[in-house]
Formats: sequence, structure tokens, C-alpha cells
Amino acid sequence: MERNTRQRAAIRSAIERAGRPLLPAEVLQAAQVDVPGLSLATVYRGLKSLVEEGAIAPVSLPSEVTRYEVAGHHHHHHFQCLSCDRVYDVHACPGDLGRLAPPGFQVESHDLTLYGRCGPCGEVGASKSRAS
Amino acid sequence: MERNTRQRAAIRSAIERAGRPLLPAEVLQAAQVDVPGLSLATVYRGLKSLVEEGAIAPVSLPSEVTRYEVAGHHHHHHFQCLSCDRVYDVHACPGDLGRLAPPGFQVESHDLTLYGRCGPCGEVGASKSRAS
DNA sequence: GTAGCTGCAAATTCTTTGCAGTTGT
DNA sequence: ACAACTGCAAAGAATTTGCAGCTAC
Repeated sequence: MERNTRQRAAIRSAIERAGRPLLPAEVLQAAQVDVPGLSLATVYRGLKSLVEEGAIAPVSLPSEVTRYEVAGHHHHHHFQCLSCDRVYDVHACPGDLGRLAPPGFQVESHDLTLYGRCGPCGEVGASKSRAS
Repeated sequence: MERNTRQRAAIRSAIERAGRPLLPAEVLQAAQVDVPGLSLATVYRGLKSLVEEGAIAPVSLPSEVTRYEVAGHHHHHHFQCLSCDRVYDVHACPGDLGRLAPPGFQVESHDLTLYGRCGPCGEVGASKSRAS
């Protein structure tokens, strides 16, 4: 079974504090506040085991490296800001998409990603400035 | 400007014949029928320049390597078979998704991916057999 | 005390690039 | 002719893994 190490706690805590899906590199940076010597390999191993125990969930978007967020949200989708690249949860769903598939195709699930300008970026009118 | 080489013609032709989005490795395999010595590096270079001249379009799905299909289709989405991993076009769209975003978020575009069992796989009941 | 964890470095996978030789136009 | 293209091998970027030492239980 899993042990309760400082590293694992720091990884989990970093994701919980963020409130939005984080990249492995962002998790590393945030978790190094608690555990300065933390390595990226440990972050990857921690992320994998936290996903397996159901504490966090992977968020995979087209052309993007997999991010991670706290698990337990119900079915939801994501919004990616075209300006800062940050990803946000969208707790809404068009629903009933099975009818869109070609005849003979059986739909079991779906992923939806919205793209545009997020609240913070819309306010300041920043153009393609990376997230902090 | 671009030159008309056997390699480029073979790459383009492989994608046109497929009728569905192909992985770079699938393009290589299909194009090697025309040009046996074709290298993967040339496939990548050819794909990039064909995208730039608008002949083909990249298809990027969550957790998947970018595939390529012929350009010119109007707005559409994709279906990925959970059994054979192949990707198909879906010429339908739920439309009007801007209302799903949080207040203050501006939606400009969206990506939708359906998952399930494709026609061919549904018929034979194959379980997780890779595409040919 | 010991099995599981950690950091480091090396290995993997996918994609890009440098280079010297080849080929359209 | 000459610039664009090609194959090969090496370089990159993201992720995984082998290993020897560390640590929670």
C-alpha cells in the first residue's frame, strides 16, 4: 500500500490549492515550496499513484500535455484560454451526443473542450501572455 | 516554393486514399507502397508543408498523437473507436456552446470527441484489436 | 527491519533538425 | 545551376525506469 511521504503530500496539496488542472511542471514548482529537493520523476510517480487511488484525475486536451486536477467532480468539461493557456472546469454539458455519430456507431462517452478568452485575460486584454 | 517530388505526392495520396485521419506512422506505411525508401523524417516534413499549403489538416485528440486528414471539410468533429483506436469524421455538431462557459468567459471555438464502438468493430465484436 | 519511496541518470517515444548528397525546375 | 528535398543520424521534449540509498511504519 502507499506510504504517507512529504513528497506525496506536497504533490496532492499543490493540486488541491490550485483549483484548476495543473501541468506536471506546475505541480513540481508548486510542490517545491513544501519540499525544495523534489524531483520531476517523483512528481510523475506521485501523480500516477494518486490517479490510481482516485484522489486526482488526469485532464487531457488536444495537443496538450496531460494536466491533473482533484477528483470527485461529476461529469464536466474544460475551457482553455487562448491567451494564457490555462485550463478551467466547465460544469455544464450539451448532453445526448449519441445522435451525432454515424449509423452503426455506438457512443459511450465524449470529451468537449471550449476555447476562448478567460475572465482574467478578458479584463486586462492581455495578448498571449503566459500564465503565472 | 514547393517542388513536386515523388515523396510528397505519395504522402498526399496516402492521406487522400485513407478517408480518415492517419497517424504519421500510418502515412509512412501507406506511402511506402509508392516510395519504398521513404523515411519518417520526410513524412513529418511533408505533413508540415502540406498543412501549411492547406492541402491537409491536423486532427488532434486528447492523449493521442496528432493525425492528419484531407482539408476542406467544413466544421466537424471526430469519433474514436475504443476497440481499434481508429478515428472517423463526424459531420454533426451540437452547436451554440458559448452558453456553457462560466460568466465572463468568451468562447471562440470548440473541439468535441465521441468515444465508442465503430461500425466495423461493432459487427465482429472484436475486443481491443488494433486497426490494420 | 523492510518494503516502498526518492533522487539521479539513463532509456523510451514522438518529433525536429543538421548535414551532405540528390533532384526538380 | 541552384535551391529545395531527401535519408540518416543526432538532438529535443515529455515521460518512464533501473538502481542504490533513505524513510515511514
